[in-house]
Amino acid sequence: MALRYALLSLLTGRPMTGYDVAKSFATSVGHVWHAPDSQIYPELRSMERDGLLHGRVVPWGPTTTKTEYRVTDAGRTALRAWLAAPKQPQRTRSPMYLMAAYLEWATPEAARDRLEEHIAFHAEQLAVLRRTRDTLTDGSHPTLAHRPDTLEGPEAVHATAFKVFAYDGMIEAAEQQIAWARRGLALVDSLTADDGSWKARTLLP
Amino acid sequence: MALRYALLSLLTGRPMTGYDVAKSFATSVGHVWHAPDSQIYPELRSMERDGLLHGRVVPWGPTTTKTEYRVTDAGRTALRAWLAAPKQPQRTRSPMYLMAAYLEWATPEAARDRLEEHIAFHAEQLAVLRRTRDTLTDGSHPTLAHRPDTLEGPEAVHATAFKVFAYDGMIEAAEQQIAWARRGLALVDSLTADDGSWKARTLLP
DNA sequence: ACTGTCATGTAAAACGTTACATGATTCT
DNA sequence: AGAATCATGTAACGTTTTACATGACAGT
Repeated sequence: MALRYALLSLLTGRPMTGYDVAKSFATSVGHVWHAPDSQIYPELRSMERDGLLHGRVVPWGPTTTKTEYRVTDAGRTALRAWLAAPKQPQRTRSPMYLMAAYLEWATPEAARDRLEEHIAFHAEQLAVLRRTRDTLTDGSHPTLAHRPDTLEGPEAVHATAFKVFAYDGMIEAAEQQIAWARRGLALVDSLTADDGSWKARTLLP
Repeated sequence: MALRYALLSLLTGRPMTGYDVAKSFATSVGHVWHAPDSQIYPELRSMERDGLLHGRVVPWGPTTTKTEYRVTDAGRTALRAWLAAPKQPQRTRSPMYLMAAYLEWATPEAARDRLEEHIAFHAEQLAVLRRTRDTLTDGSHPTLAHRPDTLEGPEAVHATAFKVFAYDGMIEAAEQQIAWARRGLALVDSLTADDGSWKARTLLP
């Protein structure tokens, strides 16, 4: 369901072919709602069937065509309705917290590996998010920069402000995850320092 | 996949019937990995088929029976293997960040509603998490308190330490979400204060 | 001619949600 | 006798993942 609104949001910027959508998805909305290409093409079609998009067939090369999708009025209405509707919040479902809560079953080495993995992932995320956040504020963001309708005036200010807001939230969340996992490493150290009981336990059946 | 390990983790504490599992799930592992009862019963069966659990049929009342599941050695091995295996991290998929990034399409009122909803949800989560965290440290947690094998010694210390660690992470994350959403409310206020352009825009087709 | 980009998916499986469904037992 | 708890699911549907699959066009 949310994928649909992610695509709608992206296409409000400018009309695009499925390929364009799939590509720019990865460097924009994809940061908040991941989806592989194989999900995007079928969803665009289904959105066209539902009248949210209008697909115009454009010749591409001598023999082939491509489809350029544009958001319809119904599409814009649907996006607004989605934003106006109360959301039932998503319940937690985090493999990392699950692991963390039962790390006493892992060997100290495995526990450290999982925590370091977590740190590495979020550190990389953080780099991407910070870079993207900067392209938003300096106006060089590839997707936002192609929105002729919203480059000037309050619309542009608002659109950018909310994107920066969203990225800031994700950046903070990533920083928090890293800080938390570091404390986890310290905890593992403190539990292995004093005695060999942990290691010994993990060798039992 | 993770549901399986959530159940395994829970059942390492003590053998339980499906009903017991479903009930204590909600107040323990369910905080990190949500699952409805209707998913739990079938999964327990499938885990028994795979040899991770052993189900013992116990008479219950004069005519009926119940099944008590106990983790097998293979189950404990599977749990350890899961904790030792590298995890490919889950990509972001957050309706809230998606909405936040495109809030310029909502009316200011809708934007405020979504943000307040977010705050309310995480505030409630926070209360539950803090309460549960406290029952862990004072030893009154209903599920942990029933683990005869691990009530004393380093096992108990380790098991509790990691659970507290996991809850602390979730508590911080919830606090961060609330602080972030509050900044969002301030942003909405600042963007509506100066001119009427936002409101006007949302009335267009 | 070759390489990289553009273009577009399908098929099967796994996972998760929602709604529905039933009956025994124990406690008051 | 009635209420709350214990016990256990199924069926249908929707979403997401994974793996596979193909070919035209544009630039060097």
